[in-house]
Amino acid sequence: MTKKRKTYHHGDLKPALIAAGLELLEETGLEALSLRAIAARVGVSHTAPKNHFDGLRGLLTAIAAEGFRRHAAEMRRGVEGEPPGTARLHAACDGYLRFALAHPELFRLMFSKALCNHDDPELQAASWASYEVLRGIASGLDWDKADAPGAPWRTEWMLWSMVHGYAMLLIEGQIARAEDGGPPFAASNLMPGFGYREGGTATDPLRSSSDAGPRSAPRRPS
Amino acid sequence: MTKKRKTYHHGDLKPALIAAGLELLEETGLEALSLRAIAARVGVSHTAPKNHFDGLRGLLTAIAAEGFRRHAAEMRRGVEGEPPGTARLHAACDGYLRFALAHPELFRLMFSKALCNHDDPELQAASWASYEVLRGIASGLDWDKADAPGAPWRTEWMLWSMVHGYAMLLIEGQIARAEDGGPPFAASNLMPGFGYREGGTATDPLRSSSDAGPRSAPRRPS
DNA sequence: CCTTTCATATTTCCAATGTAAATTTTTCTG
DNA sequence: CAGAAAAATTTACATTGGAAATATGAAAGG
Repeated sequence: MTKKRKTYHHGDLKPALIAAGLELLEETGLEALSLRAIAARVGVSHTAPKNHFDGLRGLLTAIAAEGFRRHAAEMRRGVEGEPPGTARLHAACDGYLRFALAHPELFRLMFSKALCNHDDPELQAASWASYEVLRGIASGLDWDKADAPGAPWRTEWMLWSMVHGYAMLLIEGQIARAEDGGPPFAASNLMPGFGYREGGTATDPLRSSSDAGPRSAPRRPS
Repeated sequence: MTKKRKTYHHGDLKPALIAAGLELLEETGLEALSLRAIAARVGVSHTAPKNHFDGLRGLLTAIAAEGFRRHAAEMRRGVEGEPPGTARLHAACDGYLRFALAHPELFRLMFSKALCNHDDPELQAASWASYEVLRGIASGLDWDKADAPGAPWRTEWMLWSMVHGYAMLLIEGQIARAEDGGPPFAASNLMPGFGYREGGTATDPLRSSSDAGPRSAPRRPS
């Protein structure tokens, strides 16, 4: 029983604003995503969002949270059909990359501390759920030397850094894309020779979200 | 014989604006870096920069170019004292990271396609010179399988992606920093076990800038 | 059915920003 | 010294996000 009320003044304005923002993001880009433009698309005044979000920053934060949900879904979709092991590693990374290249403006927003509020609980939850997919994949990688300090964080962050950096450099035009708009090397091809240690199996990324959060080395600052 | 003219109307306004922008960037951050604020710090009207730069975007582009020069210098400084091989790899990556964490706002500006003009020749030159340092380091890495397709680009981009992604995730607060503000793992520690192949020596990164640019696989889109 | 109450949305206003046009001031050139 | 060119200012304008006061419509209570 959520507080959903239909046929109010203007219907459910809150989700309507998020949807309009996502559409405008694809059409006009991040820089043109103004509070007034989003409100105008829904058909309300530019101060109407004030009742549902904490200013423009609050609205952008909600949009980013939805972005992280879709981002995680894109990775899971690729992972689902693959058997555990290297195939899933590649599928998850390719999904990470596919989402970033298909929705570059949304992707930039999601990872911009300047534009959205990382302290927002909803954004944190969505962001963490997305990270959990990669997290499950990383466990069992043969780069995960148990004797190296900082495991398993080091391995997770190394994998994450590589695929995230590759996505960012492609989006920002630092690395040229292929003719079809895709990456010049698939994520699965970017790191040949990197797989899982013999006999090791990765944690099922589709179940790993039930794990507890980080302990000694929190992903985010306190 | 550059066109430098001293004691003009207000001295050399062009470099003064760049310097003021760099200062404001450190003090107030990227979002507060307005054309009017920079002009006010120099003591001129907010339309004065128009004579030297193509609007705010042009000024930000010039600031980013200076950022890339300092970025390259920071990496070279670390590399200089180290013998060729793994030590230089680590030194270059640590320099990359050190600059990003010390000047996060400038670093974000440098890699933002939305804020600066990547087609500007000066920015391109500075950006490429910075890339050349990593480029020299990457050649000879043992991940550089000669039989893998796309060499040497694949190897360079893999190294670049990892260190750049790590820097970005740290700057944006996705990965928590250590107590001293530094990374939880040094770049040299993030990737243990990755070194140069036996007997192989890396190209001297301090000389590699004399190499020609890319041919078949350009770094930037055409 | 009517009135009160409150969340919702609008209207109006304001400060800040980037840009353009016209004007003034300074420097260079012949 | 005079005209031309460069540099900087003044003025004006369209947009933006936000604040404050006001209006609107739905829910609740009599």
